[in-house]
Amino acid sequence: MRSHRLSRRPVYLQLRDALAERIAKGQSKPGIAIPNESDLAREFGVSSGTMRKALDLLESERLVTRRQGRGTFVNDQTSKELALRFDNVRAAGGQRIVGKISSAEMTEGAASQTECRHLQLQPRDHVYRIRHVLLHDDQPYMVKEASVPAALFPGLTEAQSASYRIVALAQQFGILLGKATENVSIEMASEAVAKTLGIATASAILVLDRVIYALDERPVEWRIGRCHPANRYYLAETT
Amino acid sequence: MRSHRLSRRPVYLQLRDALAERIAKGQSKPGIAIPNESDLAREFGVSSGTMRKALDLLESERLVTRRQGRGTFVNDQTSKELALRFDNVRAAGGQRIVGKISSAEMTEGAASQTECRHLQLQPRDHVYRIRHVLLHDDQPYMVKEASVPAALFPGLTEAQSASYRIVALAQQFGILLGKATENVSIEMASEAVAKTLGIATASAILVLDRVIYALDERPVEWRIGRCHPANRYYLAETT
DNA sequence: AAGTGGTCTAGACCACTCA
DNA sequence: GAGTGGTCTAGACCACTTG
Repeated sequence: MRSHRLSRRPVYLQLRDALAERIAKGQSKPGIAIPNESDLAREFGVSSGTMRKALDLLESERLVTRRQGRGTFVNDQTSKELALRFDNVRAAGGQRIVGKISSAEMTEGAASQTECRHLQLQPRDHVYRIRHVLLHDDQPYMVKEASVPAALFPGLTEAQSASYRIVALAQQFGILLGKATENVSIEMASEAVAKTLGIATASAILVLDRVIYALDERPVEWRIGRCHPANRYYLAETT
Repeated sequence: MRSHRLSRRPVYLQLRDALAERIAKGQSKPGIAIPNESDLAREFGVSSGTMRKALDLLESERLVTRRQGRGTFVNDQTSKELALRFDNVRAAGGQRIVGKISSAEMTEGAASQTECRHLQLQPRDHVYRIRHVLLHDDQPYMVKEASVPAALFPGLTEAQSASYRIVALAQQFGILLGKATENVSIEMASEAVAKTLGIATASAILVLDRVIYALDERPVEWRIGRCHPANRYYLAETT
């Protein structure tokens, strides 16, 4: 069984894929323990050392959490800890800013040239676009325009997008999120943005241009956030 | 032997420490291969699996590179690839900016309050301060003020600091660098900074406030870079 | 062909959690 | 005390690089 060396992909990577697929498909549910190492090893016909290597990989990818004496649990990607992982703007005190959505609108359309570039799409592919204004302490602090490939979120509805949180949507649609790259630059606020943020036109604002990728490297979301920088900063970690 | 379970620290971590110390002390030199897995395992009296775990750790910490069929080599931390790892400002085209030093001055003194906070020092501890202007395409692009704990760089000379590169100094003084955190914010250029960068006073500039830590979590360098943002952006990666 | 790291096995024992 | 993950062993065999 198990492809008898026909595929050269190491067994522990195949095991990772199989377990990741269970999680993506919702067969293993957030917060619930999966079978222990030796049971899984027996189920897949491998040694426990190999299964452990696969589970370690899953943990490094934030899909599961292992706790000695307890078990291995599927992570809830919408938990505070994991959901805010891509939001790196901090208030002056250092605490993360959690923006509340004050308005949202969704449209669908063919991908623009920049969307094709950022999301690795063809011009004929469709995207959903969500535009948001985020509040912090009841003040508008970010104007956000996000695009996602329509193919990844089939049947995404206006209702879902109104409370748009990419981590929640990804979990719902069985997409496992990996890393993100973010370009931080300075821009002069356009009239429209300045008005929304309640600042003077041509004020310097922070522009956060981000692409989130799935674990399999497919781009999942491109968003540009325009953010009034007063008492705020972007926190990056280089490892 | 080897502390007979008196210490609870797992063996593979102790092995990592021992090998890391050899590298820090210069007993294992950059570019040179270290003994193979089974020789090392024999030398330390452990199984090869345990030694492999230690070597994998060293590789994840960027201290060595392993290549199948070749061997395990100590990394040169001043190589282009590793040295620029903490420099995240990019030109509009996406390429890394390598700044040339146009002027440098070094002073020594007791740590200020902010230096104590960033570098986890006591008020009586000393720091070396290096002030730089960096050029890109022969234009001044960053004013940089760096502070390092004097205790980590005993006898640092003016001559060494003139070509200040933290990765080179760290390797020279046996300090293994780990991660860095960087705060990116917007500031209005002071008169002095504006003059140096050749821009108008009160122009919006990027402020890059960064602390680099050693692998053992000790802060090694705090620096503030003030950078004219025209055609430049900060690139962050979130994993 | 010899030598290296990479994968995999089939266990043993330890440390931790919880009923 | 039963069950979990964490550490460790002593190998075997595979894949890759180099003389």
